[in-house]
Amino acid sequence: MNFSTSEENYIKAIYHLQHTNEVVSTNEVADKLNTKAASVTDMLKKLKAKNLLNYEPYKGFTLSKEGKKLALNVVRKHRLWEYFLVHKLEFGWDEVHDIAEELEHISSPELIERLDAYLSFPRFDPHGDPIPDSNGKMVITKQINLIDCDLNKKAEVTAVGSQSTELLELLRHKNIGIGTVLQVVQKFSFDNSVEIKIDKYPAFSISQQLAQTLFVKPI
Amino acid sequence: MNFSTSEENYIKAIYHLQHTNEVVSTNEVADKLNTKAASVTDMLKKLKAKNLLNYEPYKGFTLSKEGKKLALNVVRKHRLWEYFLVHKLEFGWDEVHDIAEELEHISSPELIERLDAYLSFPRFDPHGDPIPDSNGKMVITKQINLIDCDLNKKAEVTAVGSQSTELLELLRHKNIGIGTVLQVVQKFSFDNSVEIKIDKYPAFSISQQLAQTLFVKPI
DNA sequence: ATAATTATTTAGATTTGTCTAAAAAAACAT
DNA sequence: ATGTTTTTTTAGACAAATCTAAATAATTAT
Repeated sequence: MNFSTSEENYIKAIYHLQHTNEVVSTNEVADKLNTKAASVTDMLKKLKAKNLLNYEPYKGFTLSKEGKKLALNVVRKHRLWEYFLVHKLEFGWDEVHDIAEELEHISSPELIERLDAYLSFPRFDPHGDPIPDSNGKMVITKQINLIDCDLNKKAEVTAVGSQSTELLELLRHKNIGIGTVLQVVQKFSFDNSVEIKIDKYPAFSISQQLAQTLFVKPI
Repeated sequence: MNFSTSEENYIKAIYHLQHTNEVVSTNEVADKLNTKAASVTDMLKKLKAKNLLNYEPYKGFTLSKEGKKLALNVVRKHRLWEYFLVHKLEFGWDEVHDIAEELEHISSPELIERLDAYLSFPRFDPHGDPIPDSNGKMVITKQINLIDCDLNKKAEVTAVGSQSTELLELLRHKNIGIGTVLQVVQKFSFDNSVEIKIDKYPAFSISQQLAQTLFVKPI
């Protein structure tokens, strides 16, 4: 089976939304794809007809086994291309998302297998997200949100919760990247901000919003 | 200005057809793109409206300056990706055309500049065709058709006239590639076949059709 | 030069993916 | 439990790119 760019984008959006909620709603998808609920409904019918979706009108929907497979393949392609762009073409990690959005729809499976080999089978993309292998399997890191981190325990940044230019710009400014080792030295309940310390630098505080998009692994 | 994949494909097809003829016709384009003349006419109007084409109904058409610029950019992307696929991902030169047909429509100019640098600014693609630089300039080789080659003069294969799998398969079988040095030892007027000799191997003959798709540079 | 053939364009339809506006279903709030 | 709000779906329209069939222009052949 062959799928359009649009179909792949819907499947991918639903895949990501399912990570947070169990069942996905029409409006959530419309928001995510900057489209209208009516357009989503139209597409849901098509995806259901192609057996990519478990969908009953008004009841929400989830990916079928087929749909999950397709989603993982698109995610795999996206993340491999991001890896290529950052590690071979020397793009900044904050510049690659949109380009990878286009590259992920190139259809040749052989291309992706060779790209994977060329990159030496990377397991994580530049944002710390795991790259599914050709069977859709990927490393599950027991990462936790920075906001849930124990005080004074050292932890390594393993992933960021968004690829937005705004976030990545802020992280660059604060010298935080994948692999950065830090520790939470204080939490302020007033605004849920978090004071962190990196290595020998003076401690500084980050907002709740930022802390929530950072994932770390205690070390 | 931003152009659709379809528009780019029409512009590219017209560009290639203009190489042979001066003015291009509706049917030629329809043939090349495996579409119908009526569809071509529709697109011609759109391309003219976008100032990519000099076109008057029933009079044939040529690319405008703008159109030529776009065509060269698409050709540049196509050939750079082919180079990447062959020299980095180790595809055979007969396997890359279709994949490059998809990759050439990825829009990021920054991506192409970086890819070009990553590949060390190659001047020829794996089929011997010159790669336009970012200003649309490319090397013009004074290559001639094998069929017009002088007898017994050594010549180097510099390009092939088509990317079809069938042709490349045949060339692989006959051990002919870009850079192969050969000499024409005899021409037969009966069927216009050509007897050629490569290095120490015994001479063998190739059909008119094949000879016409091979371009060489006398050395 | 005029008839036949070929090439091109027009007219009208189709598919895909989208939209707005209206209707219907579900959720919620008192 | 009934009315209000929110969510979702339906109905109908539109743009892009294609098609078939018919009409028109250009070319060719006698």
